[in-house]
Amino acid sequence: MKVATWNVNSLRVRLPHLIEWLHSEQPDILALQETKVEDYAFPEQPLIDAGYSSVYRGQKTYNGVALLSKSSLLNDVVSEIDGYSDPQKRFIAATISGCRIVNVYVPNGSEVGSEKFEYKLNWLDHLYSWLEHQIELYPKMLVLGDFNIAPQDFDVYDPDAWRDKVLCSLPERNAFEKILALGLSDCLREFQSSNQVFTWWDYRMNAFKRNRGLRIDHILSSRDMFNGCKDCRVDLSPRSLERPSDHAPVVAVFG
DNA sequence: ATGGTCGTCTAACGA
Repeated sequence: MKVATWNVNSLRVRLPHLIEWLHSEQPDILALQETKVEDYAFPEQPLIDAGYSSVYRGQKTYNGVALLSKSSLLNDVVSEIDGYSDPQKRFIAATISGCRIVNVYVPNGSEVGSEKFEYKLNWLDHLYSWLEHQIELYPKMLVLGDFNIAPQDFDVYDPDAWRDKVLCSLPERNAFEKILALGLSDCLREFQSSNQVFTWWDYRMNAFKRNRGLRIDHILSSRDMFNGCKDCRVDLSPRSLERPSDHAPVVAVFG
């Protein structure tokens, strides 16, 4: 089973890239973030034509998440973290082939100390509490998406320049570590432990060409799943296309 | 150098 996550930064703009990538990569499951499309306008038919069924929760202009599945059914879909009503569409979970798949688009946080930063930490707190319960119900679980957190200095092209900045600050890293401590493995880190790999590069200053990136998109796996994890990598190819997303897809293969 | 580029809409805002 091949599982992937990709922040596409507008599904409308990126649909040709996505369809092309689905054809070449053939993931069984794909988690999308920043679809930026309301549910009535979600491009369900082109994805069906590409061989994928989907569930999605979107809004105008901002955010929006979706889960795509090849052949297998998406069951027990939830789009809210229990007990936390968030008007922003950043969360969708479903059970696919007996595995609980949790797709998250964690708030960016804007700037350390800002109101948006507090919202981010609060959001992560609610996610943690929900996962704590959920992992007991579903031993086979993946939590994947755009976490907007670079867990360690090694995940940043210039750690000193980013020290204590948003995406890299201690409160964010602590929140990430706390989630890992539920018994989740950071698949990309485990399989690329000696390679510095990034998943996001700012559009500005030729950051991609100069590989000035951060590793902020993650696939976290419960122990039961991780035992069967065969590989995890970043696919840089879509980031090199014309009008790319600022994020590259992360792909994990499970036995 | 405190900017820069996208996507949303067509003025700023968010990332």
